[in-house]
Amino acid sequence: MAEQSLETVTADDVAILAGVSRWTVARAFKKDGVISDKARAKVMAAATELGYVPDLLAASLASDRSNLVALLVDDFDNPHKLVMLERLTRILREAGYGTLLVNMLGESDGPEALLTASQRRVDAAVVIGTQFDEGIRRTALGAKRVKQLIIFARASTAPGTISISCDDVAAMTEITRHLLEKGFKRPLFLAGPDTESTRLMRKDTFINVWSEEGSDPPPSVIHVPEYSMALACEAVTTRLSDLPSQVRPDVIVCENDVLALGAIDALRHRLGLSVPADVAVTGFDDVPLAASPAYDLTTYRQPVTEMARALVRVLDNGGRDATDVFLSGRFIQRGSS
Amino acid sequence: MAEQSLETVTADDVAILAGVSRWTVARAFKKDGVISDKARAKVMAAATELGYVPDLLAASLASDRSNLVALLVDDFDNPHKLVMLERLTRILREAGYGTLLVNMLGESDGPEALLTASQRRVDAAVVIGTQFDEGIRRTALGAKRVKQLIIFARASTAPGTISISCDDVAAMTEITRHLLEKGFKRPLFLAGPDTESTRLMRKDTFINVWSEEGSDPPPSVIHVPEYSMALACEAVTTRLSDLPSQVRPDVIVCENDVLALGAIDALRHRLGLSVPADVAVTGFDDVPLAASPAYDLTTYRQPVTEMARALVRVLDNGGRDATDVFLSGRFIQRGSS
DNA sequence: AAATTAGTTGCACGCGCGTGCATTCATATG
DNA sequence: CATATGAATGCACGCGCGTGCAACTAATTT
Repeated sequence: MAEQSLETVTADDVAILAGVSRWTVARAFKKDGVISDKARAKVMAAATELGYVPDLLAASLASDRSNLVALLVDDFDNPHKLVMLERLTRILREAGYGTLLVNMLGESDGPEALLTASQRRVDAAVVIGTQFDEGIRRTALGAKRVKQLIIFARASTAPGTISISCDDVAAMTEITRHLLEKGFKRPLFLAGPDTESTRLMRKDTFINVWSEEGSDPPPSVIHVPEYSMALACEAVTTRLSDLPSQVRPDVIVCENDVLALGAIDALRHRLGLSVPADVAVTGFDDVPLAASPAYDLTTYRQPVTEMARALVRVLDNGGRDATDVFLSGRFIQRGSS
Repeated sequence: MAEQSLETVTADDVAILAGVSRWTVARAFKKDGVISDKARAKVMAAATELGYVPDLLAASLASDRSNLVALLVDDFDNPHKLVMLERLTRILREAGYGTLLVNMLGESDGPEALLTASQRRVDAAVVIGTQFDEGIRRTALGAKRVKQLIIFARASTAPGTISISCDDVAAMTEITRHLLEKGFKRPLFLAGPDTESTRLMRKDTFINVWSEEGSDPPPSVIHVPEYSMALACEAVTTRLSDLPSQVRPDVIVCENDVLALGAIDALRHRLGLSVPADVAVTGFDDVPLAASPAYDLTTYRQPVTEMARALVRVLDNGGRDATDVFLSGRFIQRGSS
C-alpha cells in the first residue's frame, strides 16, 4: 500500500487503475452489487493500493439514504444512557449506520435538536429513553428530511412514530410478584415526573398487580420531578423521617435504578436504616452500579442489545410496515430485596 | 408557516419566492455573509414560510468543511465519559458542529473506527480519554480525509496530534500536598493499565511529589488491567486482606474515580473497614457519583467545559498553529479523606 | 449455426450547495 | 451633473457518487 499524495482518492482514480468504469468500482463496494468476481477483485486490489474508501457524504447526497441515525438524548445524568449509547453505537455501526449524537439541551430544545439532525439528512431520529415531547413529533412530521421518528426505550403510541422498548408491563408484573412472594406488606412506589406523554407503564402496572394480587392497603406513591439520585434521596428522606416503624414502608419500588440508588442512599446515610433488613428496594434498568457490592440492587435488565437489533431491522426496512416493538428483559434478583 | 408538500425545499425555492438568486439565499444564512439587511429579511421570511433549512450534507460536499466531528470512545464503562459526552455535544453543537459518536469496539479497532469516521468527511477525529493507539495515528495520517486528530482528556506528545487535557501534574500535586498536610503516612497508589503510550502523569507526579515533600518509605503501587470498579475492588481486597493494621495503607490514592469507588467498596464491603477512619481514599475526575452520600469522595474535577471550549477553538482554527492545551481543574475535598 | 437469454458493464444526469470572480447597483466625491 | 468607490448581487463550475437504462458479452437453447 503505497503512500499517496494528499489528494483525495475518488472512485475515478480506482477505476482508471483497475481498467474499468467508475460505476463498476461502485458495484464492487456494494455488498449485493451485480459484478463479476474478476472485476471485483481487480477493483479491490486497485482500491487497496490507492487507499480508496467510498465517500459516504457524496453517496448520501446522490441517493436518498445517508445511513446516518441521530441519537437524541436529553438526560445525561442517568448511567443507563451510557449503556444504551454503547450498545446502539456498536450495533448500528456493525449494521453500517453512523450515529450522530445530539444533545437536547433544555426543556423545549427537542424541535431544534431535530432540525439540527435533519440538516444532515439522517435516515432516522431516535429519541432515547426520554419524556417524549409533542413538539418533537410535529417538527419531525413537518421536516421532510426526517424520514422516521423512533422512540427508543420508551413506549409511545404517538402517531407517526415507532417505539422500541422493554415490555414494562411484563417486567413490573414480575417484580411485583417477587415482592408479594417475599411477603412485603407496605410498598412505596418511587416514580419520576408525572407527565402525560410517553409515560412508563411501570407505576400503573405495579399498582394494578399489587392491588389485584396483593393484600390490604393500596401502595402509596411519590413523584420526583427528575430522575436524579439526589432528588430521590431527598424525597425518600423527607417521606420516611419521623415515621414510626410500624407504618414505615417495608419496600421501596422504584421506577428506575437511579431513583433506587438515591433511595438506598437515603435509607442508609440519611435515615440510618439498613437495606434490605429494614426496608428493601428494587430498581429498573440494571445499570452497572446496581451490581456493585455497595448497592447490590434487585432490578430488571432491559434487553438493550435486542432493542438495538430491532432498531436495525426497522431502519433496514426503511420504516415500511413497521410496528411498535416490545421486548422482554430479565429479572435480576440481588441483595436489596 | 404553511404546510408544504413532502418535496425537499432547496435554496432555489427560497430564492424564487424571495425574488433573489440562490446565492443570496446562501449569504443570508451565513453569519458574516455580505448582504443587505433588506435582502436578508426577504430571504428569511421566504425561508420561514417554506420551512427551509440549509442542507449541511450538500454544503459539506461542496466545501471542504463538514462541521462534523467524530468522537471516538472505547470505554463506555466510565461514567465520566457520559459527563464528557454531554459537555462536548452541547458545546460543539452551540458552536455549530455536529458530533458523530463512534464506538471503538475492541482492542485494535481504532484504525477501523477512524476510517468509518473519515468516510463522512469529519473535520476532526477526537479520541476521548483513552489509551492512545499508535495504529490510530498512522491511520489518521494516512487517511487524507481526517484533517485533525485530537486527543481529548489525555496528554499526548504524539506527532501530528493535538491534545487537550487537564493539567495532571498540577492536579496531582495539589492532591498529594493535601494528603501530606493531613498527615497520611503510608499511601497506596491504585493505577490503571501500565502502558507506554499516552499515559497519564498522575502516578508519576504523585510518586515524585510524595518522595520529595513527604517522608519515609516511597509509595507502593498496584495496577489493574482496566479502569473497572470490579477489578479495583478485587485488587484492593487482595492487597489489603490479612494485612496487619500497622502496615496497612492509610490512604489509597486512585488514578481516577472509577478505581476509587471500587476501592471504597472493597474497604467497606469486603474488608469491613471504614472510610476514611481506617483508610482514606482519593479519586480523580469528579464523576457525579462521587458527590453522593454513599461515597462522598475527595477528588479533582476536570475542567471539562473549558476543555470543550478549547476544542472548539482548535476546530475553528482549522488546526493552524494549534498547540497542546493544558487546563487546571478544581480540587474537591469531601469526606473520604 | 442462429437466436435467445442471462450476466456484465458503461453512461447521462442530477443530488444541493460553495467558491471565486464578474457584474450591477447605490452612494459619495469633484 | 459626471465620475469614482464600495457594497450587493449573480453566475459557471464542480464536489463524489447513485439511479435507471442502454449496450455489450458470454452462455444457453432450438
